[in-house]
Amino acid sequence: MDVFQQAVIRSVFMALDSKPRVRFAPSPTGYLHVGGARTALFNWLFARHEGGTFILRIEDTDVERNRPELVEGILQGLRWLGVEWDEGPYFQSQRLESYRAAAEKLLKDGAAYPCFCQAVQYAGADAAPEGEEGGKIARSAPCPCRDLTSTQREQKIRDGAPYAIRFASPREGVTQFEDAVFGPREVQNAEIEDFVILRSSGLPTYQLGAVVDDMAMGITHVIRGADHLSNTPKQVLLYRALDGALPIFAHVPLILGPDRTRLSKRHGATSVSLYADEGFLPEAFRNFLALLGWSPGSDEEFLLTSELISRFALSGVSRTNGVFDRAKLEWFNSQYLQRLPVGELLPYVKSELQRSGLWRDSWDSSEREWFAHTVDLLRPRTRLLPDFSHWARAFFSDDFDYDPEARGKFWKDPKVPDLLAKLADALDALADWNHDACDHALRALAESAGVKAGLLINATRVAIVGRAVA
RNA sequence: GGCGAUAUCGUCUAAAGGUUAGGACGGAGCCCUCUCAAGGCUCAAAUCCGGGUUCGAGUCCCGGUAUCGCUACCA
Repeated sequence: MDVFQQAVIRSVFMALDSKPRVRFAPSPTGYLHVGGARTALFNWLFARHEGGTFILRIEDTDVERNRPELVEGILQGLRWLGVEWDEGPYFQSQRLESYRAAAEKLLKDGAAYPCFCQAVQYAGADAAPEGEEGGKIARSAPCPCRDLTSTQREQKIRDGAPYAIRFASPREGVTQFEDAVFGPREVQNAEIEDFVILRSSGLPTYQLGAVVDDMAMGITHVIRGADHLSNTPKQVLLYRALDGALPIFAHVPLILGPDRTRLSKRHGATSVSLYADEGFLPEAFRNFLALLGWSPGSDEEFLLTSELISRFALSGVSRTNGVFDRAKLEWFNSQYLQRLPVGELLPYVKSELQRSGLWRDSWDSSEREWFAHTVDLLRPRTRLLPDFSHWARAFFSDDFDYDPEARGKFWKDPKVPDLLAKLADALDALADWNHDACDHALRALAESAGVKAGLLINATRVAIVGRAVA
């Protein structure tokens, strides 16, 4: 029994277990971008909702573009997002023999053939060839190798000619499948070209690698970006040729930039890690991402992870591409900054203050309560984590001569250092830590110094500060 | 060029053929307030266009348009 046959048996065995098995399969050609993160999130939410298994697989079969060092960044991005995998990561580069075995089987069955043509360089999406009469020529001619006799093939192989393996798509008939999001699909087989499944280097292409692995790993639901919708008929053909049971496909719409083109580097921040660095909370990012292309069917939008899990269903996934709206993401973040139990927020504030060098260990021990109260007081006015070390800096630092941008008349007022120094004491003395009580304390303090109290809270809002100094 | 998909406020979306087409972000305004936020209230803002089917269409069908995707020995 070869590796491929083992895989088939394994997939049949796994299909007996009714729990869904899903996977996220990024390729390490870049960082984890928001589109990939959303796909991963949907897979994860689905798995958690169904009590299934979420598998991580690294599709690293493109030696040219592959950057192994990027894998760790992708894993970190997923961890930050809170999307933890149950199996893997598996690496396709370590499973090469099973793809080769599958290709051999297809070759033997006559479902595939060796192609001795020169590999054509991808010319770009707009490379419409020009015909003599205004460009009406088919873009690529069918590969002639399909019609070679077996003696001709053997001869070429004996001569040492390099070859790729192409799938021999049926020339007639239709291929059908059901998509959980887009509904029933049907394409003419004549539209499906003889695509390469194994490169002349012996490495598999995406189509083969994905199908062989999804079969071997017992994947029951293939949830991925809608850019793969058009490729799915090819994969259905492969499943059939390999005697594999078809999974349920679910294609999720793409995420676009503000100009409605596919989100890419030129749209600025597309890497998940950038949002982590900017000071977004993972919970907020998750909530935002979940609602981009999925709706619970009701008006609720503030959904904690546990609610997302219990309400997630493929039937709520949209078919329309969506624009990534940063303003709404920021709104979600400010909501989570305010509504999260303060205890859950403190670790994030701590690491933010550590990052900016303001952290003091006593806030974790003897002054723990003071720290919690101060954060609680400050948080309605924050939008991003770094706000705690910028405009709220006066609450955590004795050094008032900081951020040059933040300097205004207020900071040049000789009364200020003394005032701020008294602030912690005043807040400390409060019996009741509600917002009103803090306001009262601030006002009393400010009045005695002849300064408007709002200034203290608005530490770095220069314009207001400037006009309001008594 | 070929094939396919999609189409509701600027954006994310709701409305299992029957609602004054709802909510949220963003925008405008008011309230609260010694500031800035948060919070509360109000306003502006959409069914791509054209034909059908139906008593009745955002919803079903057909055409057009636009957008996106695939059309690589990328994934």
